[in-house]
Formats: sequence, structure tokens, C-alpha cells
Amino acid sequence: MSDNFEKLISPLEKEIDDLLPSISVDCVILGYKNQQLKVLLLQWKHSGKWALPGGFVRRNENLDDAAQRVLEQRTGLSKIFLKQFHTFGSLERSTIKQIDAGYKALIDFHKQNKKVYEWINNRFISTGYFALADIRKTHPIPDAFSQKCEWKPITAMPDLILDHNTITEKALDYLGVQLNYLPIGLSLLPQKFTMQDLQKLYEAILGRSLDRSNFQRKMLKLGMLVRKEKLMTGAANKAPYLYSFNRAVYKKLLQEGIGFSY
Amino acid sequence: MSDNFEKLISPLEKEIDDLLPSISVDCVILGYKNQQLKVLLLQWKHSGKWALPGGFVRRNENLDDAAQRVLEQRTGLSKIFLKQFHTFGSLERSTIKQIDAGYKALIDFHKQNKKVYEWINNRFISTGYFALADIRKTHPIPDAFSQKCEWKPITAMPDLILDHNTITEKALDYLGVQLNYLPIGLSLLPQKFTMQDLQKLYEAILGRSLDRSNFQRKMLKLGMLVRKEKLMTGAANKAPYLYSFNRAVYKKLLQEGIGFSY
DNA sequence: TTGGTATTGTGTATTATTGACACATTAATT
DNA sequence: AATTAATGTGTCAATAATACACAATACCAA
Repeated sequence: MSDNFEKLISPLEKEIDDLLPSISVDCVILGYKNQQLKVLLLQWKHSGKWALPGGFVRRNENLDDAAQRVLEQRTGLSKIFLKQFHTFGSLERSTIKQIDAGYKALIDFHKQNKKVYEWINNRFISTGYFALADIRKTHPIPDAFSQKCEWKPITAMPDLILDHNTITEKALDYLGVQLNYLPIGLSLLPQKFTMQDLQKLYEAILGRSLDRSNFQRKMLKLGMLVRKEKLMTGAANKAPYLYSFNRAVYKKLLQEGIGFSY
Repeated sequence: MSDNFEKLISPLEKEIDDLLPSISVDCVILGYKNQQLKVLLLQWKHSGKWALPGGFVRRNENLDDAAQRVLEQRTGLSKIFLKQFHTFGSLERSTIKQIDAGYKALIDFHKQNKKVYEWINNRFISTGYFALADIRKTHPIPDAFSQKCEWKPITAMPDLILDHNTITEKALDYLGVQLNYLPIGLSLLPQKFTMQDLQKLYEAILGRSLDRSNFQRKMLKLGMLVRKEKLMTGAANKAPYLYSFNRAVYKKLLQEGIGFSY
């Protein structure tokens, strides 16, 4: 187990010289399934603590590309919505490393490897990235430090290492504030979806229920939805239509911000 | 001149060991005077190029505090609105150093001082901070690298070093988007101001003229303005009232966002 | 064929907001 | 008393938000 772990972190040791010091990225990757908003989390090997997917920035790599790389490595997805939302630079986030059970275990574990030990013991300023992913398309993959990579509903978040709970909250605030400027539906729903799917998604984000009739009327009026065939479920009732987005119209609307009260 | 400059930058040489590598902050400090929005800029000594006030982060200092420190050192003001708005991390912003006339002069100038030369030649990721200041209360002070520190109207911005023009534009975008959540009036206007002052400020930010009557009706209805005595100018007409903000009400309104269309 | 059911489309009354103006009133100076 | 800028109020039309009601549709099963 210990040996196994040593082998796994060796890539980091080799990589360190190629990394920018003091800087890291953390990703809050949001998905939507079973009418719930979810975040992609990693469970660390030695402590069992949960953490946001994150990583370091290479000397020859754009900050945005570092986040993109982390995202791809964890989800297998490359073309999803990704945007920086805040940079976390308080001193506490590094001093807390000594107290945080999850992080402490990691540090203790590396006392024998001076290079890695010094690296992870340093102070990092971390830029938080916000991503929207279609859960059905993802294949969560743990990183070298983790034993699990899973989607967790935001209504039942575990305790995360360091300030990762704070980072997550800030990302969700961002979602609320930027609602009319983010490709919510396009990113979180499958290619084809029902009007009810869309409404439930907005209800989950807004945290309140919406009038079915008015919601549909307004959504259709925006002109960004394309009606497809019906979804035959086998239920004894009229089958709902499936919709997909007209990307061109959607993106144009987002640029101005969908002035909309739902 | 050369000697003089050497002396001036020596503090940086001593400070370098106490600084976090790879990270810097840049401040877009906005003010309002003569019905114009203005930005505080520095003019560098050896090239005459203009730049945003910026600085580095001490190992034992919060990122926010570093920005606060830069702000205080340039304006003499400590209690003004300051908020991070974006982190600039593209590779280009450092590779362009070789081409940028302003920066190149600075680099060349330090070829003999290895420590400083290597430091400024490094790649930095910079967090942009957005500040709102009352111009009347500021006393602009150049830093060790600069010969001037002045307010320049945003309608006539000079060419800035590196990506500082981009940073400024992004800050102004931020201003527009966050308008209803920022203490515009409280920060940019003097303690007492007329309704017309307030309207002109909003017109400058929004870039369009507003209906006088509707603007006043809405503003007063928000209940955040306190009417004071009149402003006697000596002109042959009715004197305008002076107003000040009820800070408690104003801040409460900002939390929700002033739902307002001006 | 018919009944039960969820989906979908449409109407509509109420209330609130916005934008553009008109116009009357007030007050400071000359 | 005349001039001027500031202030206060009214109003009309257009648009949007909110809350419902109800009719029409179409799927399956019995």
C-alpha cells in the first residue's frame, strides 16, 4: 500500500521542476442528474477525505489550459464550459494545512521525500474554475492521490479538505448570479430533453418552483429551442416532445444575457 | 539619473526573498471628476510608458492585502472599495515582455543586477483588482519605478505596458455588469452631492443619457438618499439640494442588487 | 372503444415597471 | 418683476410578471 502510493506520486516529483511555484487551480465541476445538481469530487487515498479536482500550472502553460487539463483528466471531456470565477489567496488556506486532517495525512506521508514534501508544504494561491458538464458523457477518473472520483449532490456535500467547501460555495453563488449568462441547459442537459427536464433544472438552480405554463411560453418565445420527435416512454399518456438547442441562437442570447425572470 | 534609479530600485532587491514567486497584483483604480470616469496610472521613468499600479505578494500576506497595500501606497487611501475581478494567466503576458517597449527598457536597465533582472524577467500570473476612489481625497504618489502618478480619463487612455489595456477593459466590463452590486455613488462621489451629480455619474458609466424626472423619482424611492441643506452657488436660480447616502440602507440594497433600470 | 392520465396550448385578468413627456411649482439672483 | 435652473407630479402607452383556468391532445390499457 505504501509502496504502491510511492510509485503513484513519482510523476509529481519529476514534474515539479516544470511547474510554476505558488500557483494552483481547483475546479468546481457541476452536473445535473435525477433532478439534482451535483459536483465532481475526489476521495483521497490515505485519509478518505474529499477534495475538489485540482492541479498545478506548468511553466509553459496558460492558466486556463491548466484548468482545462485537470478537467479532461478527471472527466474525459474536452469541450465543456469552463470559466474562472475567483482566486483564493488568503494565508489561512495554507496555514490550515497543518490542522486539516486530510491534508496533514498527505504531508506526513511524504516526509521522507524531501522534494515532494517541500512542494506540497508550500503556500499556494489557487484560481477556482467553474465548469458545467453533462454527467451522462463523463467517465470520472481518480488522480494519483485519489481512490475515488464521484458525483455528489450539492445538497449533501461531505466535508472537504482545506477551503474547498468555501470554494464550492463561491462557485454556486457564481452560478446563481451569472445564471442568465451561462449555457446552463446546453451544458447540463443531454442533447435531447423534455420541457419538464429544462424546468426542473432551472428549479433546482433557483431553489423554487416555477409555473409550468408561463415557463414554457417564455422559453419557446426565446426561439432557442428546436422541437424534435416525441419521447415514447410507454406510459399511458400523451408523450412529451423532445427539444434540443439551436446553438447559434442560444449563444447569441447569452451574450446579451437572457433577460428573463422564469 | 542612472545612479538615482539604481538607488531607488534597491528596496526591491532586498524584498525579493520575502515575495511569493510567480504572483502579482494589478489595480484598476477608478475615480470620477468633472463628469468623467478616470483611472489612476503610473508613468515609468526610463521609457515614459504608462502602467497600472501593481505589486507583488509577500510570503506572509493575503492576496487581498497585497492589493490593499498597493492601493494605499498610490492613493494614501485605506478604506475604499476594492475587489478582485479576474486573474490574468496567459503565457503571452510574459512573452510579450521582450517586445513591449516599456517593459523592455526596464529589463535592459537591470541587466547588471542579476537578482532583480531574473525576478522581473520571470513569468507572473496577475490578479486584477478593481477599486473605486473619491478623487478629491486622493494624493497620487509615484512608486520607485515611476515619475508620475495621475488620473487619466477612460475616454483617452494612453497605450499601457504589457496587457494592462486588456486588464483595464476587463475592469470596465466588470463595472458595467456589476453595476447594481457596486457602491458606485458612495465610493465615487464626495460626501455630499446633488441629484444631478449622481445622474451624470450613472450616465458616464452607462454611456447614455437618462430621463431626469424618472431618474430622480426612482432614486428617491429606493430610500437610500438623505436630503441635506441646499447648495448655494450664487447662480440666479433655485439652488439644488445636497444629498448623502444612508449607508445602512445602501449596503442592504446592494446585497440584493439594486433592481433598477435607470 | 373508452377511460384515465400527463402533456400541451391558449386565454385572460391583475398588477407592476418602463420610457417618454408635459407642465406646474419653487426659489435664487439680477 | 424677470430670468433661469431645480424640483415635483401626472399620465399614457407599451411591456412584462404572476397566477390561474380550462380546453385540447395523445398515449396506453382494459
